[in-house]
Amino acid sequence: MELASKYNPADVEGKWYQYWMDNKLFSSKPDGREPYTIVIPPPNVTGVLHMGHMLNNTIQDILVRRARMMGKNACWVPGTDHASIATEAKVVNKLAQQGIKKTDLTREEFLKHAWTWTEEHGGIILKQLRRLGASCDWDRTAFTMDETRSKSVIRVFVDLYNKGLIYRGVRMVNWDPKALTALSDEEVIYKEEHSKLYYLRYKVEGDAEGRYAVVATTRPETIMGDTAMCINPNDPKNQWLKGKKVIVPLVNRVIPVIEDDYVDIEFGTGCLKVTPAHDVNDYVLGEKHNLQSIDIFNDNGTISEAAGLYVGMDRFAVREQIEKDLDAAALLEKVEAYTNKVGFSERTNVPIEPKLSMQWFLKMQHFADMALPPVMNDDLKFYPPKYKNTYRNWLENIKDWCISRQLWWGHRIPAYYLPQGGFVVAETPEQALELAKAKTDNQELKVEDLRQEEDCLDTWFSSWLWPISLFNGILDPHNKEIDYYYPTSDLVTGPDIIFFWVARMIMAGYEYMGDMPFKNVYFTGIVRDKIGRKMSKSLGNSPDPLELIDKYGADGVRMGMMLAAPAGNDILFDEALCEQGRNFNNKIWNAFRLVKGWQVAEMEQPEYARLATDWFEAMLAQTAEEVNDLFGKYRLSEALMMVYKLFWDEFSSWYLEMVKPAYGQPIDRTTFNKTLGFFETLLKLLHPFMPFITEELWQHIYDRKPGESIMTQTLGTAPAYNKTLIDSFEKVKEVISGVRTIRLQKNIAQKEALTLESVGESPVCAFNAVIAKLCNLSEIKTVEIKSEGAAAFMVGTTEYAVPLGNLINVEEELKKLEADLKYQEGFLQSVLKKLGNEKFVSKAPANVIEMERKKQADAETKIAALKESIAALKK
RNA sequence: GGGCGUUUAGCUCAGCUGGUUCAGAGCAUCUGCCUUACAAGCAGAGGGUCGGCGGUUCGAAUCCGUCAACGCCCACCA
Repeated sequence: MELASKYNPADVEGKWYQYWMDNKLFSSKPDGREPYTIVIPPPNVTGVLHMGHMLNNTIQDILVRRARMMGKNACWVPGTDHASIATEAKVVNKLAQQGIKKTDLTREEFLKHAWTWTEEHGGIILKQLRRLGASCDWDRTAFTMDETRSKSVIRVFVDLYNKGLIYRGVRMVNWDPKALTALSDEEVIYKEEHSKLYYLRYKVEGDAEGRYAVVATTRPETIMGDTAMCINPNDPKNQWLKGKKVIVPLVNRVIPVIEDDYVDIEFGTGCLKVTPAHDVNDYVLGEKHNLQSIDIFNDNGTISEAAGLYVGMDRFAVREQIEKDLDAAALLEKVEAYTNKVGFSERTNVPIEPKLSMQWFLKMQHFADMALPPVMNDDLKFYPPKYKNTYRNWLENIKDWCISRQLWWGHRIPAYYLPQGGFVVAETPEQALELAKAKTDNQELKVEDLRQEEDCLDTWFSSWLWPISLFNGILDPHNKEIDYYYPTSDLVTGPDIIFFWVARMIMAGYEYMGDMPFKNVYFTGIVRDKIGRKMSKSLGNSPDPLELIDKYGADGVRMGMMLAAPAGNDILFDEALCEQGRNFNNKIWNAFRLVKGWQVAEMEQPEYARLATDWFEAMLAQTAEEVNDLFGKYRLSEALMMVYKLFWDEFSSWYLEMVKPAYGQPIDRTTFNKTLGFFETLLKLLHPFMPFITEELWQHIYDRKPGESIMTQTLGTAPAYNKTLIDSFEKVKEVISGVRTIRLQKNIAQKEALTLESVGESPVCAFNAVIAKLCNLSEIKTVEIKSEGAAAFMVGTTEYAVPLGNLINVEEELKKLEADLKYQEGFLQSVLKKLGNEKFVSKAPANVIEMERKKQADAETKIAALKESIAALKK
């Protein structure tokens, strides 16, 4: 077989993915093996693969493939999320382009459009994941709005309602004026804004002197909703306002002055305008002081009829206009620059509006109480653990969850209103009717008389069931699948959804399964560009993952991501890392070309090859053990680097060079077979990181049966190995490097054979065969005194020399030796000083002192040797 | 305002219970090489007073205090 000198991923990746699929190698069914389960964080059904997904899914695939090779029954369940707000917004936009307004459609018509859109774009992202090599069990692909998942959501809602944990009520909620829905607190992102602080004059009613109170506000457009002014009763400067009434500027409504310690005396003028309908704190004050509430906004953020002024204008246009009007009416005292925090909608990025409305809530304290302990005591582990703090902080300050959304795309709340008021909650209209009949004592009621709630549920109200609902554990508890796969093993996700998703899954897990949903959570970082900026469409700094795969191969890109991805740290992505990955692919490819090109002969194994194979066997075992350890700690980047160095440095640069036969010569069968074995083990170690190239080469090493794959091979535990051998070889390498350096410095070609002398017996003389081969030495001998005109170097305390005859530059050599001598003498001084310190000798542990003594002896030996060499040169 | 984290080579990061596996890795850089697997390569080399200051200790990148810079999370000061 002829192999090109460069590896071309495009030739093999598609082929092997198809092969894996055709042979159902990703498929998992419950059996006697230990399960290893991951549920995918479901991407938005209409989304497109971005770098964040690449990182996240690469990690999951590595973990899944690794677990599979460790003999576990690995099951990675894929799926998509209906992403209520995001998808509805996309559909609304698309319809708008066709000139269709959502308000002109019925709910059913709109949903038809939404489903069409979902079917067209849905699942694109899952197809893209296949390019990456994701080994998901595709037969299990789920959708948060498919039948099983939808029924699960509804059943849970009804159950929680019946348990008294869900309630409906009028509350101040976060209103998104663009998406036209309420949001949960978690969906509001506070950003610092440079705004203005307006000082408004509120004239005091009936004041003969025409005095006025000044109120500082950032939102002058809300004065139409003012129903009181509030001062702190202990504020000396505002005592005169007690019991007075003031007149709202422009509006000319008379409102009372109320007193409450909530008001900060130090802030502004100490006077606060109270707008109960449009501010959370004002709402509380309003409740307390029994104030009227005037809602001056329409749902879309324009001014409502109730305001009386500026009706129909947008809230921000009014802010500008009212500033002018107040100024013109001499009611604006001054305007200051001011920085404050403004809440924005996570999805639509418009400023949210606090709004009083009727919504559905889930009581959270009960869930928080269950979800906190297992994480804090590490039954359920977070990697990195610093997120435990974040988690605890949220749970300890938990607030009720607003779960209703004024959207159509989602799970419709199964509450049914009765004609005469009140409602019932049931899984189906039929069951609702039964309840309604019982509740009203009216047997004449019909299904058509019931009106189902228009609102649907927050997307996360379905996501939080994901690890359970994927195995149908809600509708069919204790079925074979859920009992086998639950709790799942690892969750891989971003810390940005720790509250939205991770915490709530833990809650649902304990509520419905009585157990944690996963044993470990691996938090990835955010993918940034190489100068640390977040990747975003507007910056144009986000590469297209599929183009990257085209360019570097999936294995190259996977490796590029992993080289830069320590757990929890943000990753600074640089295409150069993919290049490094691609280069590594090529390295593996070429090593394979070399090995496969060898002619095998029945001959005795040479000494050097025997030494090399023994050493590499130990090396392989040692690395496998270390990699196991790193996987246990989820230090995947380090595990990859470990294998990378093993393959490139130890295997390619050292081992292959050691056993490589001379040009045109055959290799002995023993060495050849061992080398193939090593290669196969290396491929297995690499496979979780780079699935495609490893499969391609694994298939070529030996003849394989149809359907066989490296994917399902076992790695097993690392065998015992000879550590002393590895240590000795490190010295051997140093000797070889020493000779190479001399060749380089003296410009001696590799072809020219040299002699090596060791002054005294070399501690690694057992490996002379290897040294001789790699350095092209005609002889290695032990001498008492090295030859005249030899270039020398030291390894440990042994001196080695290469006789060069007249090639040596005495002056240069002396300079080098003297510099070395100076260093060694300085070093010896510092050691002696330490040993001369009585406190050190009396307090330091014996082994530390022993080490210092050894250092002293070694340094003295070296100094003696150096002095001798110098003396010899000076002769 | 509260909490958490980070700061080690030009870049990205390891460095556990203080002590030759303590100053490391990869990449980048520099110098030689088109040596018959690989120039997407081979062989070598240089580079850091471990953010600042103080303390504990025989001994500190590592423990304590403090300051600084950066980052993240949470919080209703208009």
